[in-house]
Amino acid sequence: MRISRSFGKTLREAPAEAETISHQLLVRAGFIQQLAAGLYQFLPLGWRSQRKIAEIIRQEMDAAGALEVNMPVVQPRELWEQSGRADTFFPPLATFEDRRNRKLILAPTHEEAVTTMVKANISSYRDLPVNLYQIQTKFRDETRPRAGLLRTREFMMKDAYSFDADEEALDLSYIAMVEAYKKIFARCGLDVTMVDADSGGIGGKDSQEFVLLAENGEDVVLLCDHGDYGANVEKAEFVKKPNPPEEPLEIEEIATPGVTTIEELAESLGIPTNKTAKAVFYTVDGDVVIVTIRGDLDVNEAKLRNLLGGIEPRFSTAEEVAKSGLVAGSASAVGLDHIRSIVDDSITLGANLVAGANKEGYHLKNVNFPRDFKADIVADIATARPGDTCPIDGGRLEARRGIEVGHVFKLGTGYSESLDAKFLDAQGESHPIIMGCYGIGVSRLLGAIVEAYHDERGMILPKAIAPYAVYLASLNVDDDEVVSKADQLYEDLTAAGVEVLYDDRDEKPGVKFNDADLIGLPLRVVVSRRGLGNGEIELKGRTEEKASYVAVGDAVSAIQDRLE
RNA sequence: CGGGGAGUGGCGCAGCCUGGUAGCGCACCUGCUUUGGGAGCAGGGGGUCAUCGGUUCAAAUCCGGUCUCCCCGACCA
Repeated sequence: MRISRSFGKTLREAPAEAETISHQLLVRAGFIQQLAAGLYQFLPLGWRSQRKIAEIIRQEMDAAGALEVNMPVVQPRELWEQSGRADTFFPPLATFEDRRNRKLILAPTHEEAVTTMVKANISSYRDLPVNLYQIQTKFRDETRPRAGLLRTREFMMKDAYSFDADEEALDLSYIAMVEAYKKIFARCGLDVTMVDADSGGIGGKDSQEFVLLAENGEDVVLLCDHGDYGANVEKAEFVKKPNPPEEPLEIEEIATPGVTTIEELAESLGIPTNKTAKAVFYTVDGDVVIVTIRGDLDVNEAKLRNLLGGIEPRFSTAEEVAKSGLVAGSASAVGLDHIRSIVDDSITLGANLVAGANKEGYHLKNVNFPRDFKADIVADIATARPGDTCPIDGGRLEARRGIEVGHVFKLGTGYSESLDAKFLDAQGESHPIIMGCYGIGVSRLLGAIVEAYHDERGMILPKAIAPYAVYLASLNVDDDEVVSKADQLYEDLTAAGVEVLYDDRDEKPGVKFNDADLIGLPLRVVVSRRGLGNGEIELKGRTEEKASYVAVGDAVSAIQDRLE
């Protein structure tokens, strides 16, 4: 493509609203343009890059045995009422009415639609397994779209759904997708980290996330420094350090006027925080629940939610706390038999803790579990932190920020049950189909790539997803020889199947070099009067400091070699 | 939804405090010169100053409402 005939131009300065580096660079390079908050238009360069990503995904999904389909973005709201998600999905479904006053929604995801598609076409175990995918627009009315393509309201997603007859088959489908994802990201030229993930309110036993590590990422992941464990902070497990063993002592009330936090308590008594028990109140389905955890740890709400069967807990309000007879700042589960109690297993790793006395200004020494209070559930509900011990090999966990570019999880039978998608097994018995789902944020991926791969001059695009492979610049367009040689090279490269963005504008060299760096194609090729004087063409990789030179006659093959 | 910031040619900004009919840089058009890291000179085109209302002889500027965008938080495939 000749730049003189293309559409979209580069900007010296980014719009003031673009703060994230990928957002700035994508706008400045003329890849995308904002239409409204969280809504972007793709210009030719950006769309070309997007299509390349989609094509890689398509090839690998096909190779993994998945079949491409297409489902509507506009769907009857009724379908979502059947699955039970019409009112619970967050962010709320974008709903509107058609001319016959039927309620329609813009689909934020496609489990309902695909399950309906499968239901009509699958009736026997002989029809399974099946894996269907699409590359499709989604709409989610996000509370706060941000950071350019990293969190938009309308976005492009590849979503795949597997359907199996039993758990073992689901495991195979899942593994096939994980392997396909690894290939996809590798082919895109990306170093993507796979971590254990929270499966969310949907449930299901396994879930993993594919994260591109980047400073601006929204996700926090914990990685073992030995490289054998990684997990989203919502999911991460760790080895809790036990307190030194002690004989349980008699419980004892002590006055602690004005002390309401764990830090104050530990300081005033001269003890470490792991010798205290922290009580936190959550409201779940309208009831207050008391959660007890060792003072040196924090509650992980995602783990708590999973423990509660997917119900989202929230901090109780001051009124709710007071109404339950709890004393904020001096509370504990001791003596509170009427309130549901959840205990983190860290409480079992020490004796003689200091806990609230449920009386303002007083705490209790030598509190021991289960001697002094009950638990309805004991489980791991603690948040892992950097420096904690890896659950696999005792290594040290380190925190990194990243951008979630893919997510796979085992759904189970939730949708096939609510939407009645069943199959008959060999014995003629009916079962709900077992599902998995597998997403890749296609438009987000472009933003994530730029976020992770850029320098002060512009983007550094991996070859596989760059809109063109070569930035060909002619430097002295008043020189007929330069123009004819550059034109010829452009023709020859194009004929040889090399994708070339040809900067044939009448611009100063500096303008062309700067645009080349900004757009960040892998290889820059320069035809100039000076070079031709030596019978040479100049080649420079985007990340190379110095250019190299090849004879004019060898240019095409040399460029092809460089792109290998 | 809570907190903060901002809306002035395509982009970046000044002007607002102290009202007097809009300016700078980039980009764009014409001409000449220039040509290896965002050229120079000369001439030129383009703005309902987000919007609605109020105050005033007069509003980009003062007052009020509304809308939009960005950031932090909450939330989040």
